Order: sequence, then C-alpha cells, then structure tokens
Amino acid sequence: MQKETLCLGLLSLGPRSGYEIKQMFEGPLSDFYSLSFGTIYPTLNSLQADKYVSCKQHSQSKKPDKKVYTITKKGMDLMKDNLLGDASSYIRSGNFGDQIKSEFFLLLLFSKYIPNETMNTVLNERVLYLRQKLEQFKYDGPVPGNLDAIRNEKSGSFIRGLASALIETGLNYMEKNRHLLKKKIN
Amino acid sequence: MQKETLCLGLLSLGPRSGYEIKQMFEGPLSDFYSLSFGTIYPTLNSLQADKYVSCKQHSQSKKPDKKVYTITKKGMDLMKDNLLGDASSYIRSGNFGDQIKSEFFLLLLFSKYIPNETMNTVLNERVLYLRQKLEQFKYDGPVPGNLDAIRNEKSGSFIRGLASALIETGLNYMEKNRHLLKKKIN
DNA sequence: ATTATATATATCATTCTGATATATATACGC
DNA sequence: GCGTATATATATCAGAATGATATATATAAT
Repeated sequence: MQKETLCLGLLSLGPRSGYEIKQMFEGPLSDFYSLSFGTIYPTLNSLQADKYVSCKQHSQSKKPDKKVYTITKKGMDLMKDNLLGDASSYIRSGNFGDQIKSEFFLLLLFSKYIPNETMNTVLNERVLYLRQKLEQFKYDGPVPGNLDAIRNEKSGSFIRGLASALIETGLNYMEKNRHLLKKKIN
Repeated sequence: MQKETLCLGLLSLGPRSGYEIKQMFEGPLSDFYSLSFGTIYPTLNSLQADKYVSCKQHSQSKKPDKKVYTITKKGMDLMKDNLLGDASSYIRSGNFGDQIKSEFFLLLLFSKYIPNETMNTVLNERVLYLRQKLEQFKYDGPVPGNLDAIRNEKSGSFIRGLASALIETGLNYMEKNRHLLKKKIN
C-alpha cells in the first residue's frame, strides 16, 4: 500500500496534523504498520499540492504553526480507488507477504550461542513486554484524541480481538515450551 | 541486530554462498526476517575483508563462480559478542519493538471503504495463504539443503511450534469473527 | 536550576530495497 | 525445434524510507 493511500486513510477518520498522524503510528497501530516523520511530512505536502487534502494553519504562540489537514472529495475518491486496487492485487497474486523484522526471533534462532542465564532473562522481559501489549489491546477505557479514531472504527474491535488472541497464544506457548531452549551445561 | 551478526549467524550453521543465504531468507525464515541481495553481497565482501569469513571460489563452467563463505574463529567470536550485546540491550531497554508492515491489517482497518464482496474474497485468500503457511511450518519431511540447517537447530522446533500456534489462532479467530467486518447494505 | 519530555515541522545522510544487468542451463509447452 | 519461463549466481544502483538532527518553546520532574 502506498504511503499516500495510508495517510489519506488516516485523514479519512478525521482532520489531523502530521505530528498527530505520527502519534497514531506510535500507538497500537505500531504493531501493524508505521511511517516516520521523514515520510509523513513530504507525503502530506505532495497530497496538498495535488488537492487531495486541504490545510488550515493554526498559529500557536511561539510554537510552529500546527497544520491541520482535511481530506477532500478528490482525496476520498483516490483513497477508495487505491484501496480497491490494493485489495484486487492481493486477490490476484495471493501474496500477503507481510514484511516482518523480528530481532526477538533471531535471538531465539541463535540462542545456542547465548548463555542460559541471559536467554532466560530475555524471555522474562519478552513475557513482560507481551503482557503489557495485551493489556493495551484489551484496555477499554478512554484514550487520547488521536488514538480514539482508530479505536472507534468498527474494524477496530475485530483487529484488537485478533491481536489479543495472538498475544495470548504466544504467551501461553512461551510459558509451556521455554524449557526447550535450555542448553545442557557441559 | 546488525546485518553482519545475522550473516555470521547463518554462516555458523554451515558454509554457504550469498545466493544460498538469500534462499534461506525466502524460506520459513522470511516470516521473521529478510535481507535483500543488495545488502547480503556487500556485507559478505566486508566480512571477508575483515577476516570474519573466508571464501572459496568454486568455478562452474559458464556460470559465475560460486563463492562459498566459511565463518572463521574471529567471526565466531564477533558473532557471539554481538549476540550477547544485543540480548543485553533488549534486557536493558525492555524494548522488543519488532518491525512489522502488514498491508493485510491496513485493508482490515479501512475495510469500510471496500465492498463486502471484495473484502470477502480478500479474507478467503488470506485463509488459504495462512493454511499454506501452517502446512509449511508443520511439514516434517525432507527440505532442500539450505533450509535444512535452520530446520535442524534445536531452537527450530520451538520457533516452528510457536509459529504454528500463532497461525492456528489467527485462522480460528478469522473464521469465527469475520462476520463482524460485514457492512450493512444501504 | 537543570534535565527530560512534549509539541510541531522540516531536512538529510545513511541505509535498505527492488529492479536491472550479465551469463547460462534446464524444463516446458506447442 | 523454438520460444518462454524459471533457476543458478554475483553485482550494482536509482529510488525510497528511516533515524537522527535542527529549530523553538512550554511544562513537568528532580
């Protein structure tokens, strides 16, 4: 999916600044996709130049102006076209190649070169990390404004349920099978 | 984890060419990490220049020479040092931020802009794709030489079990909850 | 008083990917 | 037999994306 489609999609949930879009990528969305400032700001500028979004500058005393972008009709049309094209291309190719770079799995793969004690602590930390993630996905209380938009999407509950189920499975598996990684001491 | 550590780690499982390392990244390893030719070949050259690996050229009539790299003692030491450093840094920071870019989840998030029929086909394709992945992870028969090394790692069975469990959970969740994504027709 | 964190945009060197170039062998359909 | 596709094998590079840094200020914490 192009960065343009993604930014338009997030703006379709409500007007936002580049900074706020970055905040969305740092919330729960970070577990599925992320873009950096260096991609977000130029993308918004080019979308604005092509009239896919409009921009209103909110001057804030002594801080840089906050540029709030709103998706236009033209932008909504492009977004929907692109989403349909992306969906069709996945259907055609059958290739859902999600791009994953997990250093944790690499540590597991090479765990025989890492002392038992160190690996044990790594696994403990990973369990804590996943428990925290799980809490975040299950948490149902109020969230900051930027994250609320994703939360309120109908698809959001499907996605959060899926993420929770996956994390729970991972935690259970790790607790039950972590002894398999232990090396005998020579 | 640095690309050098990763390449050394793979070479620690047995001597290999750059092409064969790429093949490993296209097998089951692709679900956890991947590197492109543009990264692998320069990395191998620099590792060789610094004597972390040695290289034997196998001339093949009319094909480019196959350059088979073997990790040296110096390379093994560097790899172990780096792995320990990586593990320690994860322990210190508690940050296991796996980098994920999943276009499938983006399609889910924006599914309200995609026709029910299209989305239905996307989900069907995803189910087929995951069933295939599951089969690959559960398959216990013979595999090509390059992939055998990872397969035979003791940590391999832990990782394959975890991957299988996660995919099964995903499949079950999708079958049971996909109706939640359906939009009412106006 | 100082340090750290948050808001807010912008830019850029470095890194990485995805595509292409080069060269050949083999398998497949027609 | 002939074109096409795929596999082996390395190398390079344009274009894309990241991660860091610059700029400027307010606020909270130590």
